[in-house]
Amino acid sequence: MNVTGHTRRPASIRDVATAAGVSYQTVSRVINGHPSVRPSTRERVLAAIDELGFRRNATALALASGRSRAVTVLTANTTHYGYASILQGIEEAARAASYAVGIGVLESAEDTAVAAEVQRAADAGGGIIVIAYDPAGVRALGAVPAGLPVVGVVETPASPPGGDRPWVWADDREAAYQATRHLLALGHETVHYVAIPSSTRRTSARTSGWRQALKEAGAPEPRPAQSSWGPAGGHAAGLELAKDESVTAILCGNDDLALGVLRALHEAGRSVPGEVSVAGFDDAPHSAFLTPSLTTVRLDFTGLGRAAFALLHGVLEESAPVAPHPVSVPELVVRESSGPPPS
Amino acid sequence: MNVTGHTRRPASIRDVATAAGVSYQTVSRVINGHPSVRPSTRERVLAAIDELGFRRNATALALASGRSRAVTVLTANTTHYGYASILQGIEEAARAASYAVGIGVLESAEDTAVAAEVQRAADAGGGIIVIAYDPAGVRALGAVPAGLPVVGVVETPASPPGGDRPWVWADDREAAYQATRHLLALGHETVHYVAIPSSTRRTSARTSGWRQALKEAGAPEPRPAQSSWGPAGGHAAGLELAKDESVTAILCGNDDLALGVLRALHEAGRSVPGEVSVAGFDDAPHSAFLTPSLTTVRLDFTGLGRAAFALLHGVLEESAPVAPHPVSVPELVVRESSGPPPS
DNA sequence: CGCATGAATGTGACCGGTCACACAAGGCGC
DNA sequence: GCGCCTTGTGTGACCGGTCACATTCATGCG
Repeated sequence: MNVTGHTRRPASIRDVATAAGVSYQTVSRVINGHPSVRPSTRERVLAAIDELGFRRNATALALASGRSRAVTVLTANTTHYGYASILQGIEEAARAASYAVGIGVLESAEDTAVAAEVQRAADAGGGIIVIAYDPAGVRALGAVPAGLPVVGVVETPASPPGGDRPWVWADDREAAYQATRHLLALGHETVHYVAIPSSTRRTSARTSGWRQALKEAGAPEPRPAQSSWGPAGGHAAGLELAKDESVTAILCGNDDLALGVLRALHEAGRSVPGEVSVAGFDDAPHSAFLTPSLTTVRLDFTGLGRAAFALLHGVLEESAPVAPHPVSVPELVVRESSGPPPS
Repeated sequence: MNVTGHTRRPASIRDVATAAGVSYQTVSRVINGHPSVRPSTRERVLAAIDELGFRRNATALALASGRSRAVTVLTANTTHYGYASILQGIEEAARAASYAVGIGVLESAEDTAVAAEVQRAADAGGGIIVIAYDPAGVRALGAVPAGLPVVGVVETPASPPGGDRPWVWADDREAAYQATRHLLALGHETVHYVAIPSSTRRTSARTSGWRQALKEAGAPEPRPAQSSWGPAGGHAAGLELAKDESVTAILCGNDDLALGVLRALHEAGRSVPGEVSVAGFDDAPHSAFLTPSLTTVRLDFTGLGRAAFALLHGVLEESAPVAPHPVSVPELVVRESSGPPPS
């Protein structure tokens, strides 16, 4: 252990080499586990490393070797539950693999701003993971220069993506399908949908899962209400829907939206689930404790983050385990906010 | 612009130098804005930079200069609203200053695990910001080796900290004081408190603000209920408190806790705010949309994050603006969950 | 008019690692 | 006993920047 408290320049491999009476290259061999080093030599070097408190300089390593053992996560937001959970999953897997995790927030979806952020991420050196659930993220994913190692966390693709696109996703189309079927099975004539902003111009995966379930059941398909990400958007959409007496079931693009809808229905004097059933999406931690508690579909965001990192890891390193996506399937969680329609 | 699509090795300053017909040092001068470069020369260099699509290699810069323009944020969690908002504030300020933001999650509060994370952060090179609201964070803050540039985001210190400790905080003691006074002013005999895990063995700042308000009002001081961070903890604490008929006002250490308490009171058949008033802490985005909507104290977490970065920036660079903490004061937000006690 | 001064530019070393290769010593086959 | 391969170790160049210093040339001043 280094007991000389002085904050001097940290020891380099040459310092260690001098202390151990070998060349710097031998030290390099020891710290990299190279086989042809005599055990006694290795011993001396390890002792010197310990004594000097040597730690390999990550910057120099990155410069010399080209490998930087770092990931930068690009995301439009860090506070939304889903995004934050994905980030946490990525960090967890990265930590296990001794990778550093950087973060870049896409504050605006404007092209030049997005391009600047992508550049910054590229400058950082390592791999890039883009959370592409929203326009900013999708744009960022598209703006990453070819050749850079990048993985996208995306919505369920409309069709199984060609080739081996470096994408991961939770099956949110299936999740929307399940939730919609649940509501229909309760006897509702149809299910209205309050949508999160779609990531592309085309229909989002969640929307299409909902649509598919309606179609299969022969239920009429109301126009989805385009909303925002937060409860305020859900509240606004909910006030609109509350005016329509025929609305008895509402599926929301996420739990925050559902919260806003619940509040709007409450303000409009419509009881849940007595008059209107509501279901959310994501199973955020607070959803179980709302009154009424929220029926929702649990998505494994943390696992999704881990899968994203694993995929990137495989791209960056030959030796990395190339596991298939171990993202668990969505799970419908039925709580108090859904029930049969009023008779 | 670089239009040759080939993904070859990016241009270095020597490539630019050759293209512009100058030495690499001159290129270095141009990109660093050194004054003594002839305008015509500067022009040629800039043209070459543009043509080759040159970008300064951050890794090499860090290695050669020692300055890495990077911050690592150590936090116990990325999904809780307060933590995530602080992170977002840090990132925002860091981005404005062209700093990279890294993140390390303190998954366990165990000493060796914390020490390992701190080491990783130190290895990253730049400054460190520790979110020290919980035992893991506090331990991490203490484990940072002397001499490293570090800023702690802490609870309000018990006494104005000696010297110029590199700490920032929102005035959460004042916030708790305000919330408690609000409840007392409504006529409640006393206010019960459901506490977040205290960051130290001693009493947390929020607890002491609450206690101070009670003392000033001459109200009896019930034993605070020690809880966790999430709604589940609040729920458990709330079920206990609901058994006690004399409880008419409950202050919660954060909004998630308050949510759990609201649910517990609902389950116990006690109306809010008719029989019991509840107040939270933080003003999370969903709190305004709960039913009943939650009275809470808004804390400027984003500003706190920005302040933390500004302070660190000042430590790392002479030239950085050394602004005083611009963290806004806590603001009481009165909503539906608080009212006069039952008569 | 000569020399000190400063602007504009170039050269070599260095940051702390890795990589490619050279080289010495020991074991083995022929 | 000679050559050859293997094992263990050292040397020099390099990654892409910065820094300290040297050099050149024009200018100002005594």
